[in-house]
Formats: sequence, structure tokens, C-alpha cells
Amino acid sequence: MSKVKQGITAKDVAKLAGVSQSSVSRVYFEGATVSQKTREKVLAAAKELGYRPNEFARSLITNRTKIIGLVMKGVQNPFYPQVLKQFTTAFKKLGYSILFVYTNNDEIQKDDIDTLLNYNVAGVIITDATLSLQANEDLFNNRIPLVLFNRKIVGNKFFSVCCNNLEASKQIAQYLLKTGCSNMIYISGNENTSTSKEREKGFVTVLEENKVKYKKYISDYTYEGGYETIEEIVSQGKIPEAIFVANDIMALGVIDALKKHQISVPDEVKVVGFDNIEMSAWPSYSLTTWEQPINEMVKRTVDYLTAEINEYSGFTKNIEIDGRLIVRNSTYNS
Amino acid sequence: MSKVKQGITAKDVAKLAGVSQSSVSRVYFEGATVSQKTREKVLAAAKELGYRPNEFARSLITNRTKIIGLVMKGVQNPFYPQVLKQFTTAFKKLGYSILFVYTNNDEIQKDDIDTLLNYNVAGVIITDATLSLQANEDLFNNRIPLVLFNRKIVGNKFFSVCCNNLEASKQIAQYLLKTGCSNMIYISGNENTSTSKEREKGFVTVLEENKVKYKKYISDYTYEGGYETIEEIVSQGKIPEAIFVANDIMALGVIDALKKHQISVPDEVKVVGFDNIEMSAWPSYSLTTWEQPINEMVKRTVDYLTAEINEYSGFTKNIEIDGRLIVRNSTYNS
DNA sequence: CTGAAAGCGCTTACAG
DNA sequence: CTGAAAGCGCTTACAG
Repeated sequence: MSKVKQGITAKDVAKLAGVSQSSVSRVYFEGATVSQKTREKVLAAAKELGYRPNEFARSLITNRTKIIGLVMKGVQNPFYPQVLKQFTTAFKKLGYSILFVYTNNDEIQKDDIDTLLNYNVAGVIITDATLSLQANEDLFNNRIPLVLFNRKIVGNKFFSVCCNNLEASKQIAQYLLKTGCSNMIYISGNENTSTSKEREKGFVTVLEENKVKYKKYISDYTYEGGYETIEEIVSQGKIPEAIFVANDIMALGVIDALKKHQISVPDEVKVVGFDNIEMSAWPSYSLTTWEQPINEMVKRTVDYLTAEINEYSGFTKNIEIDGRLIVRNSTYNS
Repeated sequence: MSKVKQGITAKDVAKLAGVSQSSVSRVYFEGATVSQKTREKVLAAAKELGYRPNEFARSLITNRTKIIGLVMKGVQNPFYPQVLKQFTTAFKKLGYSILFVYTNNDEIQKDDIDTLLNYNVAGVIITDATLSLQANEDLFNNRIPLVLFNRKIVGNKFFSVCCNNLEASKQIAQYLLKTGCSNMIYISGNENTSTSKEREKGFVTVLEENKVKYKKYISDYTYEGGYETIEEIVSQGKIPEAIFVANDIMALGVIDALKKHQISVPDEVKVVGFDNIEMSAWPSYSLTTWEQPINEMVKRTVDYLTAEINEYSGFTKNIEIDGRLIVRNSTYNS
């Protein structure tokens, strides 16, 4: 335990600048008033000494931090690193840092949140998971605003930001109907996720209205899951005319498995994904998909959190943002 | 600014438990001695009140934190999310949290590091970038241990952890020679990176020893970069017998571009990548590549940092860990 | 083993 | 606009 004190404090700067420690503090505290002269003297002294205000002392008094806790599960799905990048960039501009928590749980538990509470984070984002009652209570009691990103919980007890999954999957069904398909399959993600449920619901609703046959296969939002589902479908000899896959990364597995069995996409089977991850545009896949409006989703999340940090209201709502269909070769032979 | 004090402090717990505030502190401070009776009384009271030690007050005194700063550039390359996941998991077990910094710079600047210094992080990892002199000086002056992960700077002034890029690329060259190729291309990543330089050097050294013709194309470690480089090569009519691509994500772009021009892999051109990202195993690519031993690389990084945190020595070394060649269909038609 | 007290480096009323 | 002083919630010598 040899860490030595850096030892340059506001006191040191004050001495060198010939002002009080309070004045030094005021220079670094947004909103405080200092004369131009004092400011200059302080900044000069600070620069000479290499002064840096201690965030911990600061937070101890203000009981506020400039840290946002970001809890993420699916780092394996390229959609989420993109989300991570955007959140980091957006919050950096606002002077916030990201405390990153990786989790394996579909439902965030108390101990995943504990770290964040210990650091008294200003806000929490959970990107692809929900959270346990206890975990939520801990956040609530500490008045820490929370956003569920790309997940929602039934009811209006959380602020969530998703794309409009229901409407999106309806439009996907309508698009596939228009291309003349009449025998379809839905491949789900993890069944307990709101995204998979809603994408199923929208899709199925339209198919049933149009009296079109469909079948559902349960998978898990991974490439391997998509791949193996096709193996199962092929082994049962139940190749449909179109497959709606609950996310892109699974859809890539679906396409690769179909290729392996020399089932032509889109001639024999049309495939539609969801997310518009970078890879869906790669020529090996050229996947028709639904673009999630990440920019807008991130913006809404950031706006809500900064507002709640500024003045806590506990306001909750399920925000849904429209995306758009991106047609590529997996449904349309150009 | 309506955030209300949670207000449950060691003092409150002390009152309820009928002990002094110091005793409460001792229960939560590892290494302090408390009697079993006191401990029980304190824990009971703490549980009743929902007490949680304030990390900021703690860090203010100890001048140490349980935070590791992780600076990452290439979140778009699937190699790095995997690295992020492993670091988060490893440090969580040790009670450390990750402060995540995303950067666009190949060379980390002072202001990227500033946040980390403000939070007095216990250690810093930079995964795919180097750092400016000033940034390094700031870390050094504050005795904050640093690891360059998957990058190194010439000389021995930093602790870096890489795979053995030189040896790996030599073996890749030897492997390609054995398959009978005699006219090769190296597609580089960003030219200022140590990884790209070393992979080039190892590859070229062996080719020159064997008097084999090669050409170098400069690219940028992205899928698009790989794709466009092939467009250039094709337009020049200079298709080689084998291409060594400095990382996998570029190699996928290379394969897709070759496919587009109906140049058969591996029959007409063999392709080798580097990293062994998940996608390289996907059947659409089946890319021969070099497996970076992420587990071991992460372990060595974590071991070094924890040792330096425990007792700072400033010790530096370039650690290089062996990987292995993974042969797939992009070089070998089974 | 335990308590009273000093102090970490700041912010923030309070006077002037 | 500025300074002296109190205090944020802890850890840590120091006595006992």
C-alpha cells in the first residue's frame, strides 16, 4: 500500500495565488462568482502546481456525481457496442463518465446495482435486461433515475426507451404479405424479453388478420441460436416461404444455415431481421431488416436522465420511437 | 437540484446499534478488528436502516479507489467487446469497477485521461491506442499503473500485453509458403499501430528469406477498408495467390469483395486474418486466422495491475503471449 | 476491542 | 466579490 498523496490541494493553490481556499474552490465550481483577477491568479497557480479538484471531496458534499451507471448484457451482439459508443460520447459532452457493468442476468439483481449505489451514480441505464424488484427499490429509494433501454416492463412503472416494436413487426408482416408469401415462421429471441414478445405479437396479429399460416420457433438472440433453429426446421422438412427473425445476429445464423442446405435466399425463403447492425449490409448477407433509430433512442434517454438529475420527478413512461424497413437482397432479388 | 440526502450514515447505524461510529466503520473496513458481538449488532442495525458505506468519503481518506479506467477505441471491431467483457468480469471478482472511456484517437490525449485522474482510478488500461507524452506524464506523476493492451510502444517504458505478433506472422508466412503460394499481399491496419507493423515485419521477413514476391497495401482495420483494398487490387489486375490481412474484420471485407468479383477463396486466392473473432468461424467466411489468447492476455493485465496497485513499483515490460494458427476453409479446401 | 477526536479536500452559508 | 469557518461521511492514530 505505497500509494503516496499527490498532495496538491486547493489550499496549496490558494497559498501560491495569495487568495483564500474558498476562492480557489469558486473558480472550479460552476455557477460561483469570482472576479476576473482572482480567477486568473488561481488558474495560473493551479497550472503551475498541476492542481486538479478532487471529485470525491466534491461529491461528498454535493451528494451528486457525474457518473452514469450503464448495465449491459449482450456485448456479443454488435448492436450494443454501438449503443455503448453513443452513450459514452453523448455523456462525455455533458461532463458525465460511464461506470460500466457487464451482467449475465436477464434480470439485474441487487448486487449488480450495489456497486452503482456505492458510487452514488447520478443515473442508471440498463440496455438489454430488466431488473429485480429489490434492485429497483434500491434505486427508487435513493432517487436515482433509471432508463430501460431496448426493454420494457408491462405497465408504466419505468421509463423505457424502445423502438416501436409492435408497429415495426406489423409492417414487416405486411411487407412479406405483399411479396406474396403465405407460409411463414417467426424465430423468437429469449422469450422473456419484451422485444421478442412485441415483435412476435405485431407479426402474428397481421398474419392472423390475413389468415396466413405461421409457426413459431423459440431461440435466443444469438447467431448459433438462429443457425440451429434452421437445422431443426430443415430436419422437420418444414421450410416456409418467409422467416422473420427477432434480431439481425440470429438472422445471419439463419442465412448461413440456409446456405449450407443450399436453400436459396430469397428465391426459396425470404429472411427479415431486426436492428440493422452493420453486418446486415455486408454482401454475404444483404439482410432486409428494421432499422432501430439508435441516435434518437440515445438522445431521448440522455434527455430524460439529465432532466431527472437536474430535478427528480420519478416520472415514468414507455417511449417508443419509429424506425424504418430497410429492404435488401434477403427478400428481394435485384 | 432536488436530490435529497439519503441520510443513512455510519452515525445513524451507530446510534441504533448502541456503539460508536468508529465501530461501525470498523465493521465495513477490511482488516480492522471488531468483536463478534459488535459486528452482529452493527450489521443488524445497518440492515434495518439500509446502510451503505459512502465510497467517496472512504476514498477521500484512503486516497485509493476500486475503479479501473478502461480506454477503448475500436468498439466496432468485435474483438474489443469481448475484451471489455472479460476485463469487467475479472475485475468484478476483485471488487473493482470499470470506468469506461471511449476515444476516437489513436493516441490518447490529456483530456481523455483527465476524467480518470479526477476519479483517482487505481489503474488504467488502454486497449487499442497509445498515449501522448503529456497523458503518460500525468499518470506517472500520480503513480497510476498503466497497461497498454494489444499495443506497444518501442522501448521498454510501458507495461504492455500483446500476443506475439512477430512470431505469429512468421508462422503465417511459413504456413502460406507450405501451401505453395509464391505471390502474396499484406494488407495493413492503421500503419502507426504496433500490431500492424509487427505483423508486417514477421510476414515480410520470412517471405524475403524465401525470396517470395509480395506487395503491401495500406488499410485501416475496418471491414470497409478491407473491401476497398480488394477493389483497388482487382482494378489493378494484381490478384495474388495469398493475402495476409492484419485483422479479421478487414479479412471479412476482403472475402466479401473477392466473392463479388467471383474470385474463388481459397482456390484462386488464400486469405488469412488475425484475431479469431467469432465471425471468422461463420460458414460464410470460414477464415483461417491467428487466435489471440485473450484469456491469458487479460489475466496478465489484471495480475500486473493488482500487483502495482498493492505496491507501486513502476515496473515496465513488453509481455508477448503465444497464440495459434486456426486453419479454416479460406486457405484449405476440405 | 472500543470510543473520542482529528482530518481527508472540498462546498457553502454567513459576514463583511 | 472574498475570507473564515462549519461540515460532508468516512478512516485512523491515540488512549484506555
